[in-house]
Amino acid sequence: MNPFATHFDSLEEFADRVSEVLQCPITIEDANHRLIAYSTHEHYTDPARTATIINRRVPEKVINSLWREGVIPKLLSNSEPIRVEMISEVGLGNRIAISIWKNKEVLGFIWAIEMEQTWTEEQFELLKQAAKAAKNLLLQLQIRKHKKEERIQEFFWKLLTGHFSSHNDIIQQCHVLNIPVYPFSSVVIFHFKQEIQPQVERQIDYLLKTTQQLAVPLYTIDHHRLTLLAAPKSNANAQADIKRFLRSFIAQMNERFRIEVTDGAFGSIYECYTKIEKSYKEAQTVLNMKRAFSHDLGNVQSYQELGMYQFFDLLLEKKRDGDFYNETLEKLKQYDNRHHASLVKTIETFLDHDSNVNETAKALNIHPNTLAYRLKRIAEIGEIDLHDMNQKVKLYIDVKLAKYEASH
Amino acid sequence: MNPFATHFDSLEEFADRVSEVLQCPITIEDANHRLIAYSTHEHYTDPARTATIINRRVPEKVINSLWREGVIPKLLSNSEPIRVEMISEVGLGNRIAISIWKNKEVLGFIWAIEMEQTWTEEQFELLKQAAKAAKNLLLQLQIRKHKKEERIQEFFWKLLTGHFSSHNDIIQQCHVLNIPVYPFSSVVIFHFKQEIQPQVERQIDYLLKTTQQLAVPLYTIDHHRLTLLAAPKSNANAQADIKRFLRSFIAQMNERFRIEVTDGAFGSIYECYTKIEKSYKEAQTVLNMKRAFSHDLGNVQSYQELGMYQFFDLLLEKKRDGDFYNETLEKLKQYDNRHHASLVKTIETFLDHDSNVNETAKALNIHPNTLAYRLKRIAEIGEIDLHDMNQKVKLYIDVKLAKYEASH
DNA sequence: ATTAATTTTGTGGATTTCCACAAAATCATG
DNA sequence: CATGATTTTGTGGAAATCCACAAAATTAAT
Repeated sequence: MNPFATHFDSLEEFADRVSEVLQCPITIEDANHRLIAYSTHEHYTDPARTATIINRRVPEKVINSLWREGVIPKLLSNSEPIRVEMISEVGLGNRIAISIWKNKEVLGFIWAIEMEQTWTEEQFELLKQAAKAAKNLLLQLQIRKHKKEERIQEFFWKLLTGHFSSHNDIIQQCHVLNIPVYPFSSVVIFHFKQEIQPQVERQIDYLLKTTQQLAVPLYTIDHHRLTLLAAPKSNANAQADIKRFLRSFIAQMNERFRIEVTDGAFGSIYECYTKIEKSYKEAQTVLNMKRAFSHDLGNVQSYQELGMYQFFDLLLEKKRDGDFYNETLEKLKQYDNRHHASLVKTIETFLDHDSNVNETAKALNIHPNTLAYRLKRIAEIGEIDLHDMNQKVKLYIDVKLAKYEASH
Repeated sequence: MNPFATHFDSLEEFADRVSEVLQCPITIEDANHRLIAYSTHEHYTDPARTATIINRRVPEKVINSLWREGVIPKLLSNSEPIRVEMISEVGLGNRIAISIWKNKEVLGFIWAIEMEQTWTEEQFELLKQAAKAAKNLLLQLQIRKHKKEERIQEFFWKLLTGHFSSHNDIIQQCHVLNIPVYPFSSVVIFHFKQEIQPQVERQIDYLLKTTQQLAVPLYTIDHHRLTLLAAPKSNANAQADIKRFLRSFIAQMNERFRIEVTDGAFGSIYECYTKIEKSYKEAQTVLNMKRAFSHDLGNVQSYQELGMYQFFDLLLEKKRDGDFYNETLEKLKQYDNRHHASLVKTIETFLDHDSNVNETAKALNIHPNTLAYRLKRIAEIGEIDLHDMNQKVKLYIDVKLAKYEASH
């Protein structure tokens, strides 16, 4: 009765059997669109399938199209086979697809290419049986993977916390754990609005496994945070690549799964794996600073872009020791208190806007001349020369530092 | 024969005796123009003398006049009495003055006011005898002072190196050593071109004791450096007061004694005596930074004015750890090397001149449009927004820091 | 040596900034 | 609440900055 009720030695054998029964090419993917097995009978194959087999994963643009078309959401919501119309822009022919379920979780997909004739009810029924049969085969894979996962997680945390001191040791360890090694990497942290629940983890895993903007050899989740190692393809536009990845990850989490990612940040890009710890700390610094200076650092994602805020932790420490007290700032604060004025706010905004009078006036909703007058007063009261870069830098840092101190 | 060849219980008694013999008011000062004794017979007294007695020191403007008139140089060069013409601007009447010598050192001065009749040869002779007699009396004072000096020196070094942790302990110690206590103080360091020789020490002592711009309760000399505690009169213009003192000290050392003081600097002004250590470190930092950034910090004397350079030591340390590597700066350096251009110099000068195109162009001897072009290139190559204060600050600091690192 | 790319300098005009002055509004204080 | 001091806003013109374009000079690379 059921043509798949026998033992299969491998998934490949299974794929071939399904292909034989249904008389069409078959591809089996895991939940992250990685290729698990494919049939090898001689049949017509569309370009999307060829690419998938060569790369051992579904090309990202194909995945994106399938999301846009609503195919994947449908597959994730029920276990019925569906017909997928050709999407010629990405080389996808007419297909039939079905998801493979274990309890309420999707383990993977079976794709069949629809040949000349449209499918009969019987064929659909057979495919459903195949999906059921695939479940057990896939489960074994899952379990194997799961055990390995834990060791990998531990390894990643060791990397993040600077447990290893030799690059070569790390590389060797990667080989043992079968973690791919890349020449450049940077630590990325995403902060989620809600604590990350197990079902969200699957969606994160999905996005990370499917993205092709960069490789994500390692990631870990705890509480609100997703921390991952990102390996950009080239060194040339590495920064830009990671930035793009951040943007699209946040957008996709939101669009596809309605999961809000509050913030994302990444550290410098290093070649040596021992620097992962540093990159991790940098990424954390970026997040901390963004929290303290959301207004100033709204568009900042990388440690490089943090600019002077890079050394705020360090400076705050010294400031706490009572070092660099700023006479100018104190005088301005004093004046503000005594006359409930807002010279500090004024100078801060002025410096925020690169000493541009008009922009600053607009930002403060005051007449440019008013600003000019205030600046004259600031120069007098604070005994500062507003055309002296050194003095301005010191004041700017001290103003921001005072805010930072207040927020800590 | 010699009317002074008896024992005197005190210098006051001596002064009265001289006054009696010469029939005129007598004032005795030490080498630093501090009042040591004065006669109390009823005689006419000029305003300068009154002021001297009230303040227990010769008013600074009087000292300055006497220097300008060449009186004091003459007194310091030989032991003959000289006639000093009236200087009415400073309330000085006609005087006769003589210096008191021990070996080749001047211990002090005797001043006599010339009454109606001009002095006879005999009177001059008597004054010379008085000066000789004063020597022994003054010597006792010197010796007493000298022993105390050593303990005071040690105490000062303890203050500078943070040996005490309680303000009250320090104050008490000051009382024991008879060191006056002031509400505000700051550590000042002068760097001399030549190593400071013993005879120069006397001249330093002289200047410090006679200055009235501020009090100098403690000072110490080693090698090229004079380190002192400066107590400004009021808190209001304390900074300005100390700055004026620095300027005039350096000028006077040069004008009066032809001694070159290369540099002077001072730390923050603190109320608590335990902060003297900090002020000392700050003053040292100022000197160090001025050496490294002579071009940028030519006019800087105080820690406050150091601005962002205040935290360069700290930053350099971190930089050495490989933290904050600046992508922009590296790219510009790279470009400079590859094309022997001078983008780094250009941006540095630009920022030095507060982002003013015209000034910068002038400083670099290039056409303003050339500068504009270079800035456009810098923005492109360094991927920096030259209207973003944060980025500019970071770059500015990194440029200067790179220089600092190179110089260390 | 030639060519292409890059850099420097020049010109003119639109725009913005800077300043001085004055009037109006607001604030502080007795 | 009256008064003077301080702050805000308005106006107009001189000065500067910015920008686009083009020519000249320099440099790099074949």
